[in-house]
Amino acid sequence: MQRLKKRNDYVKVARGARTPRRGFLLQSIRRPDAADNGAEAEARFGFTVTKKMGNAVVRNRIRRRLKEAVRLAGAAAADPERDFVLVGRRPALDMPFSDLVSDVVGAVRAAASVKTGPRGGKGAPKPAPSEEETGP
RNA sequence: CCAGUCGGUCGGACGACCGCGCGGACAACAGGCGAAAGCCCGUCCGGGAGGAAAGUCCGGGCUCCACGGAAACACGGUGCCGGGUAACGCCCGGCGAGGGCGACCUCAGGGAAAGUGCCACAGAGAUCGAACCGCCCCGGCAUGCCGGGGUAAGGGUGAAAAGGUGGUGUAAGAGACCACCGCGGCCCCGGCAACGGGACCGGCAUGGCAAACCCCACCGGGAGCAAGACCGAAUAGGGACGACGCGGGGGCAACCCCGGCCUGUUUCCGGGCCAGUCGUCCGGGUUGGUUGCAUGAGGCGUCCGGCAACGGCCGUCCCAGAUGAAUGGUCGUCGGGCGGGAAACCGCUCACAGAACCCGGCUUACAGACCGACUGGCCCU
RNA sequence: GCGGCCUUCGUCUAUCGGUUAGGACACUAGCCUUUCACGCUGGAGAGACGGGUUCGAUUCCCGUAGGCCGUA
Repeated sequence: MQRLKKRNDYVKVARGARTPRRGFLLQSIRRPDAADNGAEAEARFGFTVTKKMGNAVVRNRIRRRLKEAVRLAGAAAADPERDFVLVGRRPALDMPFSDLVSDVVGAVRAAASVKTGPRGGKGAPKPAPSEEETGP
């Protein structure tokens, strides 16, 4: 698993598509240079756990569980031409690990299906506009 | 057995599968990079968070900078005595004060007759120290007041009221006098000292606050491993030395007057930097990488010295080194706690908390378990 | 890593060691108004936490918690 190590990379990914799940928020973006060296490309992952989540022990545990879930399942399912950042959330600390793994797989696959790179956040079209207010 | 005090140790155990980073070894074959050395990949082995790793409140090592020197000033810190230590605001032992029946605990614990300041309210009076209610004497009279004087025992106020208690004494009283206690001075004895004990003298004006200013004694240069050193694409042009020469004002000129900034402040003597041109020489160092970076005031054990902190001899061991940051994830068995149940068993749950240059302390957080010493009760022999 | 500051009603703030901890906005009750707003009168409401010094602490000292700023 390739890691993201530069602040610059994290900032770029943060502008990309967002996929919320129970234990984490997944951000992803297609690498601009991905097309060049296509065959050798590999998905890269970064992890963010903020201080609001808890003390150092809690933050370490969240990050390590997310990392392990990506290593076991997420990396294989990921689009190799994309960068991913998982922002840890509190439930990742003690939710069942199998659920966390399936969430990671699902989120990574869902991110790959998002077409546009930059901020497709509310891309899903609104459900039918119900009950238009009719004036008197 | 119950209640309590002090000191210390540990802080889940075992196993399976899949991983991470570090160190070491690797015969051959296979793969990638390279001209090569070699590196990557791979296989095996070893070890991989703490008692607080935390807070960053002190003290050091190490590294760089300033390293002129002196004096005074300023600033900050510490504060009974002795010892331990590399050092400390830490530790040990002792002393004093306070608390507890006791084991034991707590204390920023120098100086208030060097000076300045403050002591609200209440109270007559709050520190060059007094008389409100009282008590007593004298005088006046219509026996209860008025005037004068003496006094500080009692009352009242207050956190604190001119040593305290008892007696002698007196009109009433008072260190006025006496005994004991307290205070001060001086001497003797014990102790390295803080201090303790005793004798004599003084009848004894001389409250508290210095975590108020302050005085005294002692200590303190600044920054911090993102320190510092090395290797180094692209890009931009830097530094050192030498020569000419150089800041501001006036003047045609010779020349005259005045310098500015930095080195904690001031003073003295110093030092450095204050336009440019030319020449010679050296390169400089951003992303990144290597190093610093783990053998150290080191851990464990026997013995010796010391009441102890600690020190010494000898033996033995090598015990994390990341850098968007490894030390993990999942599962099983056992263990601990809580709840339910007659039981088998079932359910929930696992303290505080994560190294970042290293070390000595302090402080704070912490489920539970164990060991030792001691104190006060009760019972039995 | 280093070094500096702050914490007082719901909010913003004041305070020489002695107060009933003051003010403004907000809240609330009443008055005014046909009603609302404005205005007037009144009321409730605070020293982050734990120790110490002192007769007495929001103030002085120590520790803890939280927050902010500077610097590399």
